[in-house]
Amino acid sequence: MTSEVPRMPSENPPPVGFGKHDHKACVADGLAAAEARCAAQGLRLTPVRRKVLEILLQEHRALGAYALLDLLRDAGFGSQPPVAYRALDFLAEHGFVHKIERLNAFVACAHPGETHSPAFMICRLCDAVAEAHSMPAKGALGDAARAAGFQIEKTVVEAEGICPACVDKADA
Amino acid sequence: MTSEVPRMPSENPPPVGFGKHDHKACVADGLAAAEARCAAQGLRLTPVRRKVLEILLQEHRALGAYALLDLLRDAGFGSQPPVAYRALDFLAEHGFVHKIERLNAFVACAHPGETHSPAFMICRLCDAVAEAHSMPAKGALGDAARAAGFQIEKTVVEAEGICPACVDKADA
DNA sequence: GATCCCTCTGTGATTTTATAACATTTCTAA
DNA sequence: TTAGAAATGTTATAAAATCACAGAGGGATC
Repeated sequence: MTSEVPRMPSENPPPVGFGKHDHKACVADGLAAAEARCAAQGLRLTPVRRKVLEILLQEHRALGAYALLDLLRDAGFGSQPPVAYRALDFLAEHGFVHKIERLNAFVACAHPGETHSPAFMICRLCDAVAEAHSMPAKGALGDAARAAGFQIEKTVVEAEGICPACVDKADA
Repeated sequence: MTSEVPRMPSENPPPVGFGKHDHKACVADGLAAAEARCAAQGLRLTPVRRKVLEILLQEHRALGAYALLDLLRDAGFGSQPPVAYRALDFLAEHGFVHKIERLNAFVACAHPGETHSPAFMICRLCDAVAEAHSMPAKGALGDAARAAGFQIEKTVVEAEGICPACVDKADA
């Protein structure tokens, strides 16, 4: 079976990236940045990959691979798990999307183009996700790694808590 | 079916927490700390829970719930997933073990007793895991959270890279 | 010390997430 | 234009986690 609620774009949980933004622009910018970089680096932004990125940019929230798959099927692409996972692997490998380990879900990168170590804030009430930067090598972790002789290649930094909107709701 | 290789204690992948330590003491200390704190706080360190903690202390590496389950069965406990997950939930809730999100696996806490925000270094070659401290509220993430009005409750900080032992092997 | 209630445990079934394996197509470069 | 590599489609399966419900145990209270 596939998931029950194919989920219309932006229907259910709340938007992502606390705070307003020009959503149309962020979809267009994200796609443009990906296209530019793929062209520059000889990467192949194939139709499935492009569609997956577009969906994640459009939805603007963390989406599980199977929810994504439903949307892919609606768009006429293959609907078996590897279709989604392979596209996500490609996009994640090149930094166009990030995996939120805590949620087993994926979000479009909010800072396309820049090389960065992302950090995420995840609302435990509404599942909204916002991307920030982290500087893993700077703090206590970096010190510990240097002291131990551990070579950091990649970091996962995810904060769980309550987003501004839900804080406000709770106060009301 | 259950997993194929029941895995004898400390057989397969390498030890954890880069560097030497008095392993017998760390098992005893971990259990003692847990018992003390459960007594102090009126928590019930039941046989299953105690066994799970003991196994994780003994193994001294990140163990998946199903690997743990095999060891639990060997020890005469129930062998259905909820048995392991419930014990792990209890232990994690009270800080006696930590979940490594990146690996979908669990490790005994290396700093029992202290309240802390753990950070982990995970070797991608040998899966060894070491626990350090992080100070999530201090760095870039804390700044971003304050700026956004996000209330951090818990953080996941996991660095993937190469541990000292594997670096040495690679140099050889 | 019987009873109630709440927590914990055991078990079967199911859901959710992810990967393996392999045939086929598509792209690219020689 | 053709060989090789990369990407896709599909079937099947593995791995991780949860649901639901029945029963057992442990403390409080009367």
